[in-house]
Amino acid sequence: MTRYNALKADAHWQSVWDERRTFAADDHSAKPRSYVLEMFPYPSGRIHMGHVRNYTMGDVLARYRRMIGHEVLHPMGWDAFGMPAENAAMEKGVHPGSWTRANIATMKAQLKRLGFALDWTRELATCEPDYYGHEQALFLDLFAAGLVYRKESSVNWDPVDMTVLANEQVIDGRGWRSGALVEKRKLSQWFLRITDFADELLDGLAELKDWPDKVRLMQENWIGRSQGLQFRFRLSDAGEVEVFTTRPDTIFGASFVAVAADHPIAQALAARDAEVAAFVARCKQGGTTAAELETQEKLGFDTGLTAQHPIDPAVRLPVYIANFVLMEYGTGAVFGVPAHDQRDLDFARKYDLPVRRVVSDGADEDPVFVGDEAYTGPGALVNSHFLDGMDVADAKRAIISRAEGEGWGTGTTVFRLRDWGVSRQRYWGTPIPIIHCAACGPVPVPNDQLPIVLPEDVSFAVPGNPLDRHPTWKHVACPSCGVDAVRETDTLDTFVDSSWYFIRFASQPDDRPFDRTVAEEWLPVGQYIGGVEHAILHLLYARFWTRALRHIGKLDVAEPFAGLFTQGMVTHETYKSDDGRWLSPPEVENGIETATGRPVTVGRVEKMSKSKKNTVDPEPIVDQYGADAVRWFMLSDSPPERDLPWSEAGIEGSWRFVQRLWRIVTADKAAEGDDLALRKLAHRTVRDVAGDIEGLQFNKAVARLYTLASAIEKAAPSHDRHAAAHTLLLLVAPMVPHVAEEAWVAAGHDGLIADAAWPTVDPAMLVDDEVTVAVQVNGKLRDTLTLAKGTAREELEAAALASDKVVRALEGKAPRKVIVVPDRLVNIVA
RNA sequence: GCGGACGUGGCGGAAUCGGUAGACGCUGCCGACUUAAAAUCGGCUUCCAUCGGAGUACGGGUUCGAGUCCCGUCGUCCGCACCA
Repeated sequence: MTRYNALKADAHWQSVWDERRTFAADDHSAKPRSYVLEMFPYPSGRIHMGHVRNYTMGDVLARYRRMIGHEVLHPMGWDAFGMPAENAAMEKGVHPGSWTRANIATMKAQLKRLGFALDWTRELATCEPDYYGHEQALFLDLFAAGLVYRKESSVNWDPVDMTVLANEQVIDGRGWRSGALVEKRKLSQWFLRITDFADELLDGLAELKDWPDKVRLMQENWIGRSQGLQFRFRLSDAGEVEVFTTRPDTIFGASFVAVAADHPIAQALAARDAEVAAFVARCKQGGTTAAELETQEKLGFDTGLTAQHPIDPAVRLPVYIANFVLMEYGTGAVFGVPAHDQRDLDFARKYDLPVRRVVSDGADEDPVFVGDEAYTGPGALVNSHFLDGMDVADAKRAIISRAEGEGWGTGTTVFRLRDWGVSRQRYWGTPIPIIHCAACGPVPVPNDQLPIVLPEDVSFAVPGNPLDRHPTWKHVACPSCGVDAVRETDTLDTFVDSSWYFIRFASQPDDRPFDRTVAEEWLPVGQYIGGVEHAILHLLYARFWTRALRHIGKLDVAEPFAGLFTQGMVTHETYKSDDGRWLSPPEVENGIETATGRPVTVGRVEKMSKSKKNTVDPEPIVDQYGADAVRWFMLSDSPPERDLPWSEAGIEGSWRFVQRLWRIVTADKAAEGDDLALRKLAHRTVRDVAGDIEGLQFNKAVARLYTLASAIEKAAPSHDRHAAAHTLLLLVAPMVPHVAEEAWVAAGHDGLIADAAWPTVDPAMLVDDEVTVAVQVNGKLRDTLTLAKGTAREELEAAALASDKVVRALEGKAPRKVIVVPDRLVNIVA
């Protein structure tokens, strides 16, 4: 028996699949369609284990779907714009484009070595003009439809690097690279009107049945719809202040009005009064981290202004500037009802404001509210004029209709979701196709001038945006009036690139972003697989972009991803030397640091990360064990949504199984005779593994395949054994495709196993004629009986009572009651 | 603080409907083959123990029967966060 040579077989079959274009999807196929997609990678340099796990899962599903006769679209590409390329440019002096393209070449070769069934004919990279040019066209379509606008917005500005920083690049208020104190700067930036779609994005979640509940909930909270009343208070200085509340029913319990420190009213007062200015400045101090906010004291500053109650003009509420009111949410101003809101109560107690009960818990109707715990539960309105006696919901409706009738307020829905700011003051991104003209304002670049290509001759040696500094690139004539004008030098957020790549995969004509008819044949993506870290932003933006395209009549698809699966991470033990250095796995052997011979502290199993040195590079592992062993390991043991702990022993176990498969299938010979039990097991396994793969429960499929493999090994030669070995080979083919192809040939088959059909199940083989029945006495298992399936209740009961073990357990007591579940169990209660 | 998920052997985990807990894999141990080793094959591997008993984080409950359902407690992880 020859040992299976994985490396040789890997290379051979990969080139065969390539040459035959086995996995290229046919747009004109009459077969049922399956669009299987994993989140495309950022070309950071090398493939990591997380990629391997992600793409292996999608690959098994894609290959399985092909075997059951689907036309499968399973493409791959590169999310190739982004800051790491610019960082590399600054650190190593390489051009971001060269760096990115070299990484793509490396990673593509690495992916190929894993034998993924990908349609490489549709490969795309977002950093190439033949992708981002079409993105510019789509951006202009949205612009024409009024879904793009420009407004002032503040950014984190690094005054040394002269660059805008993302929030995660600001560490303790300083730029991560320069260490300079970061300033807030107002810049005019482009926004997409995602908030116009807030309602449909929220309501659409309900239809996404094949999404994890967790992700739907996260998006729901992120969109954050609140319904309430927006209304105006008249101020004592003749001005007005507009507030939003979700509890308009409690309006008669109001005892103060509070505005944010950057609210226009506060700003106006601060401009005149140094004391106010000092307070406003104080509000802006302090961090915005969770812990800081939680412990931060509620501070208020009494402006001396008063607000007139909209219904009872005799009531005048003091107006405070308060540090807990956010300008970004609602109207930047609130009214405080201390009896029924905890934060308002804390504030009222601190500044000695009245606390008036307006909702009764049923026990207490006294207008004077005592205690330090606000009542937020249900009840009847009290001390509230015409609202008295109503429940909370009725009172809300009554007050909103009165406000609308009298013209001082309106029922409103407020969202937490903000419009999507897409401007980035960066080089390595999609240029925003707009020209700024002094006379005409912002003018879209005419479609026939697209793509607006990034200039290649840029330098990162000097700080600032290279596009802005470039001597000629931005200077152009206004397309509208012809006078000298300048290009927009901001580029698009890379989340825009990933908001439509799945559409471009489905259809990629040269002259437009996609062909509507072809794209609609494939979309939506049937199964999308990726990390949970994209649960909100990427998935929400892609949903928005798709709906926006539908809105402007470009594509009739509401939701881009019908099914979503978020896979767990690949983890590894961590190791520390006795002097506290992190050690990488190869530096450690049997708990000893090989270099020093000293013992090592084994830490917790954690996500693979460079900082903790617990990463395992897939490439040498593939070199050593072959692609199939790595793929098999990725599917084994851990449920795919949970973390997978990488282990040396585990990969060796997988390698052994690949070898064992090879032996089982190649040593198997045609023979005579039946083995009904094995035949039944094989059919059951076909059915169950199919279900497991469809449900992405690969760990269960793996366990079943081990069981079938062991049963075949133990069985005596027979016709059924021969058939079972053949079945086993087909079942493992989506998971370990290289050894499967090799064994397919060795068994004398023509063609590729990749093109073979999934085995059919004979329903007759799924029924058992014998069953094992559990026999319990008082709920405790005492015996098991093997009986014909469908044995009558009376017979079951009699057989159970006749069991020696039951008789012993009864200790002479008479059964009081006997529960019989046919074909399952008998429970004797004594 | 709010919201959510989870808690099963030495480890990863299985048990789809309330019906035989621990499938399958890893580790470990014993044995076969071998001059020897590797590879491979066979057996054992929840705990305590003599019969037998206990056991799915802990404490209660419902039920003939609970890993699974309900209530409470503890713990771990994730998301959001002064949201009006």
